[in-house]
Amino acid sequence: MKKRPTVTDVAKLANVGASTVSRHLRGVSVSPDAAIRISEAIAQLGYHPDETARALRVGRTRTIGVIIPQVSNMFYSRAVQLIEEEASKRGCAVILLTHQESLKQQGIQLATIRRYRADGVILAPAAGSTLEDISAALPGTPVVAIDRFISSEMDSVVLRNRDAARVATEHLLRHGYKRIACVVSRPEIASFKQRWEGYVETMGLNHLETLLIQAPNHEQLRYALTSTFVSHSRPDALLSFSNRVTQTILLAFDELALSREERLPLLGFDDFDLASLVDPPLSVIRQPTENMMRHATDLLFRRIEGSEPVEPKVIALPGQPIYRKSCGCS
Amino acid sequence: MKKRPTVTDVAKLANVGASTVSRHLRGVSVSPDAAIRISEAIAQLGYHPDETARALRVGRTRTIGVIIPQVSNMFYSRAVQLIEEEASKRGCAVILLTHQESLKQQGIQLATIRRYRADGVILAPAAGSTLEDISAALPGTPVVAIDRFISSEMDSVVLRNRDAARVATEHLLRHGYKRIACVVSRPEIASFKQRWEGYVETMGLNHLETLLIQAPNHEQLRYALTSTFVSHSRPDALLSFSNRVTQTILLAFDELALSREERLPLLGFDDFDLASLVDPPLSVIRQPTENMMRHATDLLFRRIEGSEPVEPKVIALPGQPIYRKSCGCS
DNA sequence: CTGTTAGCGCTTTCAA
DNA sequence: TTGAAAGCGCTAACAG
Repeated sequence: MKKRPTVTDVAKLANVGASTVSRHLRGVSVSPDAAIRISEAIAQLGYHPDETARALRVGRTRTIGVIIPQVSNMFYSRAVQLIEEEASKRGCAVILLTHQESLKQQGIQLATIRRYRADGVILAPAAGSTLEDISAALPGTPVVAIDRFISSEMDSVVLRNRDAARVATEHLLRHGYKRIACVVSRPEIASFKQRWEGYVETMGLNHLETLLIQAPNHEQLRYALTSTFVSHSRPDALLSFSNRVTQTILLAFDELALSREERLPLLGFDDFDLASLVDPPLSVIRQPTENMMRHATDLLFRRIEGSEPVEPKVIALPGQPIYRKSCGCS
Repeated sequence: MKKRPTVTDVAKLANVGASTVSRHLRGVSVSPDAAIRISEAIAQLGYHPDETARALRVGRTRTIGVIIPQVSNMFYSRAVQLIEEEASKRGCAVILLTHQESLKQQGIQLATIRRYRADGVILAPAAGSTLEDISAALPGTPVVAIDRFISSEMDSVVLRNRDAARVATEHLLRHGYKRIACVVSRPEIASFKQRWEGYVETMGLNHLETLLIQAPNHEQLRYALTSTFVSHSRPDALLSFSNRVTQTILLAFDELALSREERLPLLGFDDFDLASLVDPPLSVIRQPTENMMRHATDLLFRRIEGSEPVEPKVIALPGQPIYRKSCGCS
C-alpha cells in the first residue's frame, strides 16, 4: 500500500522546493514553467492537499460547525441544506451536530466543536442556554445563533417572533374567535417564549383570557389535545407554534375523526410542503428561511474573516402570513 | 488574547512530561498522583485536545463524510439524523456534503472528503456513479453506499427495490387496476431503475402494458401529470417512486381540484409524517430507514476499525407495505 | 521568484 | 511508568 503523496513528493517530481508547490497551490505567483511542472506532478501523483496538516499549521480548519436540535425537523433540514450550500461555495465544510433539545448534549457538542477547531459555529441554542456558557465553551470562535434569540450580545438571525404572533393572534381575533389557545411542545424554548409573549400581549389588549395547551413531548401533546377537543371548554381556535406541533394537531383531529367542519380553526408557525394539501389547507406564518440562512452565513463568514462588524448584530426578519383556509379564511 | 493551552502547557503545570499527559488523555495507565495533577491542570487551563494535530500525527481524523443528494428530502434528513447519532456515539463527527444529483458535484465532494481525510464515507451515489470513479477518488477510504446500489463490489445498504415494486404492483393489480403508471422524476437513479424493473416484470407476467410518467424536475412532472389526468387515456392507478414524487402527484390532484373520488388510486414509495393525514390516507411502501442506517454505520465502522469483513457486503432490506386507503383499500 | 528551515500540537518510539 | 526527541504534512519567514 503506497502512502498518499505529499507536497514534498510533488516538489521532488517537479524539481522545485516544497514551498513553491505550496505557493502554487494557494494561487501565489510562481514562474510559468514551474507552475506547469507542478500541475503535471500533481496530476501524475494524484496529489490532494491535506487539510488537517494545513489547519494545524495555519490555525484555520475551513470547517464550520452547525449545531441544531435535530435534522429531521423540516425547518432545520431546510436550514442545514442552505448553510451547506453557502459554506461549500466559500470552500468550507460543515460539521453537523445535534443536541436533541438537551442542554447537556449541547455542552458536549460545543466541546466537540472546540476539539475540531471549527472556524465558526451556527447554533440553534437549546432551551436554557446562556451567552456565557456558549462563549466560555468556545473562546475566540465566532458563533451565530439562529432561530432562537438568547442575548443581544450574540450575533443572531431570528424571526420577529412577537410581531408574528401578534399578527397571527389579531388575524384569528378578526375572524371573531375569542377563546384562542396556543399549542406548544416546549414553552421554554426561546422562540416559543417570544411567540407566547406576542400572543399574550394581543389577548390582553383585547381583554381576553389566554389559553395554553402544552406537553413536553408530542405523544403527550396529542393526548392533551384530544382531551381538550372533547371537553366542553374547548377553544374557538388554535395557534400552533411550530410545524411539528401543527402535525400533532392534525393527528389529533384525525384520531377523533373530526370532520372538516368539526375541526378547530388553526393557524400555525412554519410553512411546509404539504401545508396546502391537507384539508382544510393550512394557514401559516412562513419563516423566510432562505434569507435567514443567507444572513447567518454572511454574518459568520464576516466574523471569521475578521473584518468589519465589531459589535454583535441581531437580525430579526418578519414572518410572512399565508392565509389559506384553516384559519377561517375562504 | 492568550493562546489555547497545549499538552505542553498542561505538562508543565502538572510537572510531568508531555507524553504522560498524552497517555493520560488516552486512558493509558499513569501513576495515580500524576493522573490527579494532570486532571487538575487540564481543568485549570481549560485545556481541550486539538483534533487536527492528533489527526495529522495519527492518520485518523475521527470524522466520517456523509454525501447525499440533499438534506431537505425527508428520507435523507431522517437518514442523516440517524447517522449523526450513531457517529456521535462512536466519538466521530459528521462532515455533511450534498451533491444535488449532479455527478460533477459529487466528484467535487469526494475530493473534499479526500482533502479532509475523513476516515470513511456514507454515500448516496448520484446517477451515473461507478465503483471505479468513487474508489479512485478515495483510495484506501471505506465507503458504504446507501439507498442506491451501484456495484456488488461496494458495501451497500439498500431497499429490496425490485421485490418492493413487485409487491406494490401486484397489490394494485389485485385491486383490479390494469393501466398502472409509474411516476418518477429521474429514472436514471439506481433505486428507481430497480423499482421500474420490478414493476415491468410484474406487468409483463400479467401481459399488461407498462406506463411511465416522467420528467426531469418536479415542476415539469406536475405539468406532465395534470395533462395525463385530463387526457382520455388516463391510467387506472399510479405507482410513485419517491416521497417527493408523491407530493407532486398530490399537488397535481389539487391543482385540478380533483375530488376524493376523482383522484387516481395511488401507492407510493417512502412513508412520511403526513402520509396518513392527506385525503385519502396514503398507502406506501415504507423503508426501514432506522435499520438501514444502523447497518450502514455498523458496516462503515467495522471497515474503519479494519477488523473483520474483507469482502464487500450488500445488505438489501425489504420494504414494509402500509396499505391505507389511497391504493383502493378500505 | 525560489529553496531552506522551523514549527503548528500531537503521539510514539526509545532509553532511562 | 516516565521524559526526550522525532516527525505527521503543511506554510511562513527569511535569505538568496
